[in-house]
Parts: sequence; C-alpha cells; structure tokens
Amino acid sequence: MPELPEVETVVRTLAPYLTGRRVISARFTSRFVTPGDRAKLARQVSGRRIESVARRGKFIVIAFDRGGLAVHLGMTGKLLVSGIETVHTYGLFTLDDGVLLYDDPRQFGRIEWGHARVAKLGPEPLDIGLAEFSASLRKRKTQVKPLLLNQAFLAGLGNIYVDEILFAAGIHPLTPAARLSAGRAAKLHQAMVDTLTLAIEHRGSSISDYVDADGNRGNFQMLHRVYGREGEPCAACGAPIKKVVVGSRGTHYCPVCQKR
DNA sequence: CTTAATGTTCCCCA
DNA sequence: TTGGGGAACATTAA
Repeated sequence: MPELPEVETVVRTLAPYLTGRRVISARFTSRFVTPGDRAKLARQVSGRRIESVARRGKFIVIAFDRGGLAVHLGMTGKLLVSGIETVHTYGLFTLDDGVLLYDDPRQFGRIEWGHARVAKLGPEPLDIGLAEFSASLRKRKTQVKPLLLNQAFLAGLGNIYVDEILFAAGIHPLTPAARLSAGRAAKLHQAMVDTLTLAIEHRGSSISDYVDADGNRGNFQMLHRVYGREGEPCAACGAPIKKVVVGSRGTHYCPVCQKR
C-alpha cells in the first residue's frame, strides 16, 4: 500500500495531531513489526515529547526530544489517529491528548528505535536533480524497473509508481538503465516528478488497504494508466495493456508505447 | 483450493 | 562485486 505519495499523505495528516504531543505509554504486540525487546521499546518511547513527523523514502520518521522512531508501513500497515483497535493492532501509543494506533494485518511493517535503515536510503525522487539522476542511471547495467525499486538507489518508489512512471516516460521496464539516452533519462526524470506530484495531490492510491492517518482513502488509483489495468486499452494508443512478471513483481506496460 | 497483493531481505547461482 | 531469480515472511480476498 504505501509508497512515497501514500507515506507523504500519512505524514501530512499525522503531523498536526502528533507534533508537540507527549507519549504517556506504549504497547507493542508483534514479534514481526517490533523485533527484539518490545517492552524496552515501549520504555524508550514513553515520556518522550514528539518534536516532528517527517517522511524519508517510505519511512515515517518521528523525532522525540530524545531519540526517534522509524516506522515503515510494509504492505498493509496503517498509522491511525482516529481508529479503534482490531485484532491486527500491534502498536498502541497513548498520548497526552488522544491515541495513535499501528494496524498491520500482514505484519510486514516495522517500528524501530533509531534511524539505521533510514540512513541507507538513496536520494529522494522529488529532490534529485536531472544531472545526478542521469549520471547514476548511466552507471547501472541492470534493468530499469528493478533499479527504480531499489531503495538504496532512489528512496520511495514502489511497484505502482514505477509502472506508472515508466508508462508516462514511454520506457520499457526491462530496458537496461545504462542504455537510456540522455533524452530518455530526462523524460524519465520528468515523468517521475510529475507522477509523484500528481499522486500526492490526489492523496495517494487506495488499491485495497491504504488509508491516511484519519482513515481516508486516496484517489490516485482512478488515474492509474497501467497498474491493475491488464487487458484494458492503453489511454494513449488503445493497445491492450500487458502484464508480465519482473523480479517476481507484477509489471504492467503498454507494448506499443513502451518498446524495448 | 489456488493465486496474487502497495515491501524488504536473504539465499543461490552465473 | 554485480546482477538475476526465487523464496520467505503473514494475512486476506478474489
């Protein structure tokens, strides 16, 4: 569920509620979401004042007056400021005003003390300039789709947005990154900025699970042009959208607009 | 019953 | 060291 536009929307809805709040107590109940000593994590968080809530890649970074948390929503994670506990609520923060719930049926998400994983992320797609982006593409022989999914290369893109961006740029997902011309690299950069910006404006994509911190769904799924549209006519040329498997991820593209 | 799902990591092989 | 492919993690919905 959560790629850059979804996590950005969660952060924007979360920050006004959390900034300045104090954590009274916390409880964690999943050995997957919170590996290691869960009671210790609850003690570390308790009593802390929340200074800021920010996004880095797909991580939600919560900074306290001392230390901080990195939250990754995995596939089905939700951070909710207005919600009720379910069987899949694996984190509960009691605040001086309200509660914050972490809900995650598949438990692929993580709540971790510190920023160890955040430090390993590549640049932000909305910050990297064209020159640096083109230069880094040129160094990589791998296929462009798996490369864009690599969080150490760029932080925040996932399966939906890579497919949408490659369609907008007219680039086949299996094209070797190093073989993209300067013109096509520029087109890819522009498609990345445009697609992510528009998706944030539409508050992200709600395919099945995703909701923001208030429990509201996003709308960008209405504007998907290839993701989840196998067999439907291409918006640009009318050819049926194809779906193949690349690196064990479903990959959607137009065989006419995105030639190898 | 089988398959696939917005993600990441690890293992095996070339 | 790089790159490709697949499995694993846990759950649910189609």
